[in-house]
Amino acid sequence: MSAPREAKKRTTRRKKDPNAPKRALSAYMFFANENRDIVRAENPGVTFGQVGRLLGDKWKALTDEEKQPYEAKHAADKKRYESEKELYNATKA
DNA sequence: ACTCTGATTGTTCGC
DNA sequence: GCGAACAATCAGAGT
Repeated sequence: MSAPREAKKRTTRRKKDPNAPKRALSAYMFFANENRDIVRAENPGVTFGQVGRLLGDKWKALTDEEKQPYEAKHAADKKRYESEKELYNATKA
């Protein structure tokens, strides 16, 4: 536990920081980017309800090796975020 | 010092 | 256009 996102109305949050250093995308984001093509291609007709859940299920189905390409993407994106962070504390200060 | 929560990221789909 | 499940995540804030 640590993040009980049960009824946490999380949707299009808002920025509270001065320059809002938006975080980096998650591995899931990259994964979804490629999966949306595959999953939907393999499951023609499945709506967000199905694909969405199926996607997450498959996501974990992958192993660290599978996630590697996605994690790598996230790592690259994270660096991008670092730039924001830098400018953030640089501007905010 | 340690912990936690909040904020954020992108997809799909329908209305 | 937005909201909502799906998952990750990271950093700052609070205790």
